[in-house]
Amino acid sequence: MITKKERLLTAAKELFGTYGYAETTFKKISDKAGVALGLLTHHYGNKEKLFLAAGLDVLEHFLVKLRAATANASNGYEGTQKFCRAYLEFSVEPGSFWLVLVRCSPYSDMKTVADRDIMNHKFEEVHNLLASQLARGVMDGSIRHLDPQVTAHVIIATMVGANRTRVLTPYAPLHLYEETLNFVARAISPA
Amino acid sequence: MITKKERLLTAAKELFGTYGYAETTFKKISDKAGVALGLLTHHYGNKEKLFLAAGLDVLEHFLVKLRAATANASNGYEGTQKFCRAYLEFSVEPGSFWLVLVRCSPYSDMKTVADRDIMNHKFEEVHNLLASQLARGVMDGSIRHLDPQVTAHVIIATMVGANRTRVLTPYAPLHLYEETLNFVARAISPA
Amino acid sequence: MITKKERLLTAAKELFGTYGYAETTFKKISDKAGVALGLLTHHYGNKEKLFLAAGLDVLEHFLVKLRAATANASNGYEGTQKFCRAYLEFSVEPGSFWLVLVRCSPYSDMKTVADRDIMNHKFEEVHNLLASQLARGVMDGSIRHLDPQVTAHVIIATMVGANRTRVLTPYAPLHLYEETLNFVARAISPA
Amino acid sequence: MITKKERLLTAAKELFGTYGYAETTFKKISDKAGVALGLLTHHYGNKEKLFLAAGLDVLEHFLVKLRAATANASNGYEGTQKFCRAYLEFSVEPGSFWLVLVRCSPYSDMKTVADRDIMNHKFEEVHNLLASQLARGVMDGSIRHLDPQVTAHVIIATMVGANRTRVLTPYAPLHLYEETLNFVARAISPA
DNA sequence: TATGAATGAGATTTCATTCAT
DNA sequence: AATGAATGAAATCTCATTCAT
Repeated sequence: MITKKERLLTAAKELFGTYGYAETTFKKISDKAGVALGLLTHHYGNKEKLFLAAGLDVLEHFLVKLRAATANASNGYEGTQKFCRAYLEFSVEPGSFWLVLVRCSPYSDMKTVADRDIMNHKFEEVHNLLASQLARGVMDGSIRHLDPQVTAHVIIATMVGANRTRVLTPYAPLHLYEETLNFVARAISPA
Repeated sequence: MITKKERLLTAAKELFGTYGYAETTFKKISDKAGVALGLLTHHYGNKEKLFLAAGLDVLEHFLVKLRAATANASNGYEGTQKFCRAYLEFSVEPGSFWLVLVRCSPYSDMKTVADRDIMNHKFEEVHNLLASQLARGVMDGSIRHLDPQVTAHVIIATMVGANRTRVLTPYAPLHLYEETLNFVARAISPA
Repeated sequence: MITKKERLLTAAKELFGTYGYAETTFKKISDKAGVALGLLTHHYGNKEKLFLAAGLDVLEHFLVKLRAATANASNGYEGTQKFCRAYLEFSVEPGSFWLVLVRCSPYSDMKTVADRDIMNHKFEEVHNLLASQLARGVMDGSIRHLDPQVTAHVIIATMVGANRTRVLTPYAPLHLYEETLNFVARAISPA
Repeated sequence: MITKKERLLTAAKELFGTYGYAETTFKKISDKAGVALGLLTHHYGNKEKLFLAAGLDVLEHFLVKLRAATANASNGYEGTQKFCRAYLEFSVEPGSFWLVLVRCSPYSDMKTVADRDIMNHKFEEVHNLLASQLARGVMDGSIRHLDPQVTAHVIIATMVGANRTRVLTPYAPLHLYEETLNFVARAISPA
């Protein structure tokens, strides 16, 4: 049996993703969820906390996917590639509610939300997952010599940008994601 | 003599950049500009149009800088590098009001603004500028064989991401921009 | 116990009737009703809808009165006379809030209101009530031979005009209503 | 050569007639007239005065028509009929800007306008014109014995109502005006 | 846990009117 | 006479949040 609290979160993910934070109101969420308006603050405290809960929920699933993708890589290079592929795939996966995370992530240009710390902290796991694959690759020789920490930031930056090009702008070319993966591959391949 | 219309635009650029769209109110803008409240709609129609005007104004200056940077490059590779360097430099230049553009650009996660078309269209110039340098590099052999259009998107995606990491997140590493330039250099260098 | 929603409607009827649509503000209504400002949109959506609700409420009472007046007429002529008398009486009845209906009716010169259809439709009942008495009178010989539909419009037009002369202009003569009834009587009496 | 002052009045008559007082703004008027905004207050003082000027202008033409129509009637009955016919004809005459007068007349449900006195006073001429024909008819025997003053009010009321049915409501029957004239004829014909 | 009426501060927008040029 | 930028009060409407039931 699906609880009303869960119904609220699902509705919130749909609406925050589709319409953004400002254009999503308590009324719209409770209407879509088919529950009373008051349950929102009752269960989630306030709008920002609900937004964060929605974002974290998506991030959780995102991390599960990233961990699974990198788990059985045979070397650092492959792990990095799998990480990137999983990142981009998740962003276009139906039902992943990716846009919520886009709007809630540390890379979002929204100002309103106060409690970014939790999100920032949790997002570091994404970074660490990639950085460890890079470090491994440098060690096992499948990746050229480079700073895993900074490079992880650069690669994630590329993911962030490619993803935004695809899901936010109207002019993403057809094979953007594939070329992005090739681009990263060339940049980290041994000299 | 500086007109009140210009004073409004300057105030808007400061405030939209600092506080974002939602948290910037008519009152704050007119107060900062030292101008009557009603002048905003008198000159700019409504809040969105002023936001767009502010964004376009920054974009205009951005394009001037990018054009200047790529103008005297001796080959495509150098042009590409100069483009990327100028992009990142402009984003941290004091007085460039870069954040307005971040929030108003096609890569922004804001939903409110209706008239994105104008911005999208103007932003294509940024893309074309880079794409032409890439095409040139492929021709003159300073860049490996690749699709200039798609690669331009990938590189700009990297710029977008690196820039967002720097100006929006709290965890940008010290040499992020330099490493980003190196990253791009490796990815486009001849095999 | 009288609800706040009802208090709002009552205040609205008083104020719309006295000051007209434009000069009646949310603040005046909520102040008079002793209720929070936001309750207006909460319960009625917007100002126009409240105006319409106020008008329909008066129309409802008006129809009750007209139906009662025509119910036990012994012939069509008498029914018509009773209809006209009830019409004019209601318009000067204390507490009938007649002016709201004057301003909201299809005969009003106001432009703002969008949802006139509902009002128009409901107002047809007034017309039908009179038309059926006229038809009856033609049949039973108490009224001269004439087209009940068109004549109903002419008689109601006379009511509308006489009423406006009385409640809107400063120069209504003392026995206007009585003479109006006589006027109508002469015009429909058998040749 | 048509002056800017006249251009303003014409634009005002069009807009007040079409959109009503509240929805007609200085900007719309000056735009339509193709003159500067400031000329409006310069020439007409304020919005109400312009509205009144527009209304009086239409009333002036209306009176000319009514006077001409009643001038050469051979008896009171004919004068009355011609008066009514001219009234109704003027209301549907293209270019008469009748709707302005509807909205500005003493029978209007608008509240805003303060300076009704002038309009009221001028409108009495309409009433007197009819009353004198009625008095004449009673004298010459072409009209039954009745009070010319009160009856003039009743007949004008009928004109007002029939006219509003035609130009404001959506359900005026085809031959409303003709039947209205017959209705009045029957009501005043000698017993 | 569940409901939705109630609150009121605050936001955007409108617009008649003024006034310097 | 002519212009249109400038003003700011006031209006409508939104909406997160509270709270009695």
